[in-house]
Amino acid sequence: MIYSSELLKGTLKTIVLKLLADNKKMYGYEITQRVKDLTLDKIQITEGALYPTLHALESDGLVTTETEFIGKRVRKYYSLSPSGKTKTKEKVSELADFMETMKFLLDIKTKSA
Amino acid sequence: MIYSSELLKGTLKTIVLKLLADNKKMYGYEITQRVKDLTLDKIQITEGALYPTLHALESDGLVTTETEFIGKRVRKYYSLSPSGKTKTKEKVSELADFMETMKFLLDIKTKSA
DNA sequence: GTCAGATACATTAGATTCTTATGTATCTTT
DNA sequence: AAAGATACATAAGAATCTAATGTATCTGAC
Repeated sequence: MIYSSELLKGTLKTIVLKLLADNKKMYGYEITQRVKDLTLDKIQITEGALYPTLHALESDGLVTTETEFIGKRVRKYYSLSPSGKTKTKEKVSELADFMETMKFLLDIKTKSA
Repeated sequence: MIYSSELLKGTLKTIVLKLLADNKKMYGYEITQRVKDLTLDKIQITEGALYPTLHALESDGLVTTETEFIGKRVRKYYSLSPSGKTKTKEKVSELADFMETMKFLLDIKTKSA
């Protein structure tokens, strides 16, 4: 099962930031595969969504980039800047809060951890 | 604190359906106020988002409407159709599943109920 | 009695954020 | 040699929201 696409809206930026916070540096394609793996194919990030998001994070100063060559092929690594680290905490905690509110609204019972 | 607006995207339809499932019939303005109350002002549904959503639910056959007059003022009540009830269960459970996945992805610890 | 604020509907322009399609090029495996 | 994976990117269009605007009625305070 893949979630209906509108659910992902608004969460992509937060997912990317969190992955970068946990992994120091990652490149675009790697991010798509990591999310696919971690979510057992339930969340598939498309390239048309990811690359513009990464570029936006960069132009907002939240990430920095370094280019590497693997053979003749370019690979562009992204890392969090200091402001990106701060922003990540904000976004993750906002999303956590939002999900608590939604759970209450929708009367969803949490699986006991 | 009000959540950044992109978070609500994709969840509005589910919220509306769930409220109708719990309350038999509600009118638009009432829905905005109920959500505001239930979420302690954290989620504010704007009318520009709500009314088109309600109209879409209606044209999809998920809700039916009845108009009442309160004095001279119109009030339009919405109720779930049978297919709307089915759809509500689907959407709520999809959102619950999605939130579990996101919690795992973002490594968010659940508040112990 | 009048005026502000709440109630109640609705639409529209514009912003944001995605999907789908397309393009380019390289590497790997059969 | 060809298919599929790796790796970047952009662009048209869809979907879904915000903010603004419009209309009209009701209520409570002064």
